[in-house]
Amino acid sequence: MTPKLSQIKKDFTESLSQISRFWGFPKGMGAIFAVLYLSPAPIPLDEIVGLTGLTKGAVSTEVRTLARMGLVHRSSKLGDRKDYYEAETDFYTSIRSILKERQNSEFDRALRGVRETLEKLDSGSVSGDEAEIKFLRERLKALQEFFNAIDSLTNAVIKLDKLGISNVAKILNVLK
Amino acid sequence: MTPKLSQIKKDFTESLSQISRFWGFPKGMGAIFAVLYLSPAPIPLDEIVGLTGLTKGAVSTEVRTLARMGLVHRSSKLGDRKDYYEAETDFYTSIRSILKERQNSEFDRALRGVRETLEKLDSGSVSGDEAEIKFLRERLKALQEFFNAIDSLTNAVIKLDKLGISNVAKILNVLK
DNA sequence: TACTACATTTAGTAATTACTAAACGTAGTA
DNA sequence: TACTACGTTTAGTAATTACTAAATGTAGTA
Repeated sequence: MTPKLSQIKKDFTESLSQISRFWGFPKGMGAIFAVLYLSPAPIPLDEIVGLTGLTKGAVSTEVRTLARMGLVHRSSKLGDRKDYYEAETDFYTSIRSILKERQNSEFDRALRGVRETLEKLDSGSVSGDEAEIKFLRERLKALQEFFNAIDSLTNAVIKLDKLGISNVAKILNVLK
Repeated sequence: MTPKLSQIKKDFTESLSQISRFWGFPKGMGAIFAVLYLSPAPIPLDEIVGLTGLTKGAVSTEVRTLARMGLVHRSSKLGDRKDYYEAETDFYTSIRSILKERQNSEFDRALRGVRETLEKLDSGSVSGDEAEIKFLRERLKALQEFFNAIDSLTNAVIKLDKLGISNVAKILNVLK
């Protein structure tokens, strides 16, 4: 039995929805990206609505966050008031912008929290058992070093392109 | 005004809870890890309950997933039926096991979905417009290559240790 | 064997997040 | 100016996820 193209597309959209959810994004976001990715030409919002089954409101908001992440691009045609959307096809570009996006988020706020805690301990202004303070200082310091390592790794990855990523795996294997 | 140690600990726990949520884990998990990380000795489940304000049931299940991820370790003392928990302090070890954990998850299932879709297209068994099939094949292929790159990158990182991670950032900068 | 001190499971609730429907805003056209 | 064709916002609902309370299971001790 030969499967229909439309079924193939639906399967793919389903897969991307799951992947989206797995990474903590709404599954609708994955679906929207999928239909855009499978479209040879930019399509207007209403068509996304038709293809995904979501409402205009949902598509409107999620397509915006996709655009902010650099995963889709919005464009418009002269003499046509519709907005048209298309998927970014260079994933290495996308990854970079997603990482950037994440860097100035709640995550960073939390990291600053840890840093500030450590500063308080280091400043000696904290009252309490000396041995315990020493212990806490060591633990927090270790955690902070780890965060810093991740941070510089992230920054390095942000600068990578396709060639870079595929080489890194090889290099890491050599390192080991 | 000199802050109290207990306040410092609460702040830290709060920060880790947020970080936990940011990465798609329950905030309770972050809190549990935090109190274990700040404890100089392994502590029993009931004490975690007291320090986090969660119930026994919640701590029981979340501590188990933390253990599966390798972020905490369970131990028991002879002649004592309590289980004791302590935090893994080598984060590089933890990262490895988290990545491993994620590799055989829903995510992988979804990736297989994409692969299978592509195989169907390649096998020529799909009926539909030839030009469109060709287009879809190209797009899916590009996506799959990307996934493969990420996959081998992940595998490489799994093999890394502390030294490795801190070097990688430097190396990546040279690459660029 | 029954009791005690613990951990786990389960069934239900609270909180959060994704989404819908519909009102609203706006830019272009007549 | 009013109308039309679109996008956005908002207020509420559905679905999901995190959590609680309490029943159940279990290993060790008397």
